[in-house]
Amino acid sequence: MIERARFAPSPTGPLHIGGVRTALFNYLIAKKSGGKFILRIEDTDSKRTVAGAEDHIKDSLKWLGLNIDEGPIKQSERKVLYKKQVEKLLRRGLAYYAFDTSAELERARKESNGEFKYNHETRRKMINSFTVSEEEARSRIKRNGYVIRMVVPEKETILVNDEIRGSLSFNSREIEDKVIMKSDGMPTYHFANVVDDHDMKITSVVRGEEWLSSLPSHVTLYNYFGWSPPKFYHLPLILKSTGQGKLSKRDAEEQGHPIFAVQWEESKGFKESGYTPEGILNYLALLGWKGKGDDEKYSLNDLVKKFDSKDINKSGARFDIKKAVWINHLHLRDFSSKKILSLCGQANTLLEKNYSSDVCEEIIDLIKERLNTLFDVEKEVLVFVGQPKNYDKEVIEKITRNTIYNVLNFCKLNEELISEPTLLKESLMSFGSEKQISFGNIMKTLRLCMVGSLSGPDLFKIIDIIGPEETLHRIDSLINKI
RNA sequence: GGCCCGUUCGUCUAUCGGUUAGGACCUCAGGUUUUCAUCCUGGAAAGAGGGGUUCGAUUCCCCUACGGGCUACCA
Repeated sequence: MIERARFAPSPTGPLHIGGVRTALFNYLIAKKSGGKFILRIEDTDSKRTVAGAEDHIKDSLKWLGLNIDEGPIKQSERKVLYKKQVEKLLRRGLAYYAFDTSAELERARKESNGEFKYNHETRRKMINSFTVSEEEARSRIKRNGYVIRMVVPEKETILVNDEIRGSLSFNSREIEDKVIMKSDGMPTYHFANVVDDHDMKITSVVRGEEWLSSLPSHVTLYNYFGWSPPKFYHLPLILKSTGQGKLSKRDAEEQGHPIFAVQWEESKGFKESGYTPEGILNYLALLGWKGKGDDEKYSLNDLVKKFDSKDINKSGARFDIKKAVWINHLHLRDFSSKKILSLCGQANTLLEKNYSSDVCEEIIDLIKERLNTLFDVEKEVLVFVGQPKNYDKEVIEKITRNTIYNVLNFCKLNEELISEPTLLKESLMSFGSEKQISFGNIMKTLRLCMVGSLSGPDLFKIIDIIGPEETLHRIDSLINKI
């Protein structure tokens, strides 16, 4: 079956990682079947619409490579459609006008200790087109102070199906006569959602688990219209890494990791924090889905191929930034050097100033396996573009100044060796045994001299790349400093 | 409170009645490496509790506990 799946966020704020995963799963279900991935903006609440949120959503999807095939379709531009459909329900007595003010509703809730439900029992006691005269209803409608509610059947078991959890049943007495049209003439989520999904010929509705409890209302609406409902997938929520509840911006900040795909206001996104779309998407897919076998590294294309909605998990999963970093590392490691260079403007500029493009790529090859995020590129590249800014004092003390001096001096005196790293290595070994200096200390000295600390890629490769002149320069610098 | 969903190592998960309960992240110990990282080997680490059903339950059913969601003229 060729699927049409939509990602339908509401532009009430930036797109966070939970939304990204919903988008991803929609994308996968659509693409797996060779179908369409559609974006719909659910902006039925003008009060809550946030400027820039829609762009943030689009920018995020673009960066992630979750390209939309249709849309965005905006609900705020489809009032005519909703009006037409609600009138059908009104005519058939499946929806009705309700005139209760919010104060009255609030009182009803308070008096019943929060138990109040607007349903087949209470609707007879409220102010609506069932309880007021036709004339009064007409005049109230004229004055515009009304909402439209859907009629929920009295005593029925409403059976719904969720592709992830199977068949679920609800007693209709538990379900409210939900407002489907607000007094401002806009539909509520529940109504617009059903009407649009049908109108847009959506075959799979993939959304967060928070919508599971309103599924019976939606299914009732489908039944009223005589439309066959799409398949529903209610994805488990992404939980905070420690403690209780779902992942929020605050938790992310506390744990020191991003929560948005791309930057929103002051808050840096995964993009700005050195993560790759491949890594993020891969990690998110794993948070709630598991492929056959032990594979954990997937590109978007791999996911499209391997994804099977039957393997979506039921329970919420904690967000684990360490694993996300690990997955990101897996992808970075396999990127081509060209790609890494193109992703790291700053590092690229630094390298280009000093080296030919071939050597630039060689350098990236050398550091590739050391990368967790793209930020690391800049850090690792520094060794090749300038001498150490400072030297690890502890290391100096450990090796002793005397040894350092001896080793460096030997190199200086044999400077012709520096252009031949393999020869340099050999003569340093014999020099070491002659002077009773361990080869370990010799290497530490040289590394300290070239890098400033005891880390980094292969020393002789560094020397080879930066060349004899720079090497000597660094030797002199350290000699002067101790 | 009510309704709905869920529950396997610290975390993400595999297991479709019979397994030494597997993998990955994390962590620890070794090894490789001139160092760090990578890589390799190994260790520690789990079926929420109680009842059933069954020759046999992590797996099926029930109860409890715990976690999550919903309970707006918000989505």
